[in-house]
Amino acid sequence: MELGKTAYVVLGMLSLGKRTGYDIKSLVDVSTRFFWAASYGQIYPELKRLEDLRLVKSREVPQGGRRRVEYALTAAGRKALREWLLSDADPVMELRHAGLLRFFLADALPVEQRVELLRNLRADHERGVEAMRQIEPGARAGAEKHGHDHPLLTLEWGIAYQDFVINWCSETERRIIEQTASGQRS
Amino acid sequence: MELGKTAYVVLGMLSLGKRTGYDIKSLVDVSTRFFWAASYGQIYPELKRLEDLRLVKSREVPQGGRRRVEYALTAAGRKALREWLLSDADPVMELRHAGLLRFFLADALPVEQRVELLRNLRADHERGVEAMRQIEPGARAGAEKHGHDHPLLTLEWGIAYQDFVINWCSETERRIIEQTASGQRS
DNA sequence: CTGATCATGTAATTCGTTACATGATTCC
DNA sequence: GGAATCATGTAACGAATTACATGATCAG
Repeated sequence: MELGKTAYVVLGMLSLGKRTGYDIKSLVDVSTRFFWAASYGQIYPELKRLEDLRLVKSREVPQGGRRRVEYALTAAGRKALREWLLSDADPVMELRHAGLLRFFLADALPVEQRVELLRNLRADHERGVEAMRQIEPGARAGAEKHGHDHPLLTLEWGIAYQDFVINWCSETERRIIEQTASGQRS
Repeated sequence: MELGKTAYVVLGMLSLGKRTGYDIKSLVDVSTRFFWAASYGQIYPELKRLEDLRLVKSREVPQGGRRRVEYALTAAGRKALREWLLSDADPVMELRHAGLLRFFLADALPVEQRVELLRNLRADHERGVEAMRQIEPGARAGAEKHGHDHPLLTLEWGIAYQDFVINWCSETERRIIEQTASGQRS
């Protein structure tokens, strides 16, 4: 793979019918953000790089006096996307979770505070699932109108993931409290 | 927060009794790696920075003719770690998952290939859970010998997470196939 | 008319990985 | 003797965020 993942995010969003850098960023923020983020600082330069590679082509389509650049996939771009989808390139699955890192290191704290950490962790994920549920109707509409099932399926993955962590927190809190009650540790 | 997360990884590993940069890296690789990685390129410079801040102190303890530097937390270091554990600093919970990104963008592919993507995804996580299960005995021993329960608890989180994804893949594969059988899409 | 949204971009900085360089010790 | 492991670091590079800068349009 010579193209970065961000390139495929951009290519992919264009394949879903998005047109401007702004559009792409907006869609990323309510979809792939949960498992692959991208900022303007990546998207705009990436669009130019992809155009140099002839994987996309741009067209200036001002809206009134406002500058506006629409992008579209070229045949080569569509091919590059398809090939990446089918390739078995490195399975990047990084998780960066400060809450878990905290919990990992929390042995030094007294039980009450360790339990508090778990409650905070659960609260974070409850906020997370709430945010995703708000997006859900939009994704469902997209699935029904344009036949794009996968954005909805991955959103459901996200919701199920948050639920998993929420349940794990509750469960673990219970275990820690029980263990303490039976007189094991501070 | 003025210290990066990596600083707390280092501080935390020292609090668990690790001593050299090499030790820290080895432990990271079988523990926090799954939700917070760190490389030599971060660890060694970080140790020096932390010493400048007087959060750790170093001592040269050669082993034979081999150079070796042991680090230990200072009182200030212990305090900084404890404060961070209890702070409600930004809840970083990023996920970077190339497999999910692929799946998100896979609407353009025919069903068989979309199902293949899911199978690959499941295989990745099966490898992941396998790697974690190999580490489990060590973590369990650490819990029993040193009273460090949290490394084991977070490892169990990891295993449960992998299982969650594996089950989701199976479930989703079934749904996609059923939907196709009932004649919805290609 | 004002605030939200649409729209495009750059520069500085931070963060992190990878590759390299070096060498001793330990286990088989 | 040779491979694996212990051990310490740096340099170059790449990836990504944040802040900044600018300005038009649209909805109320």
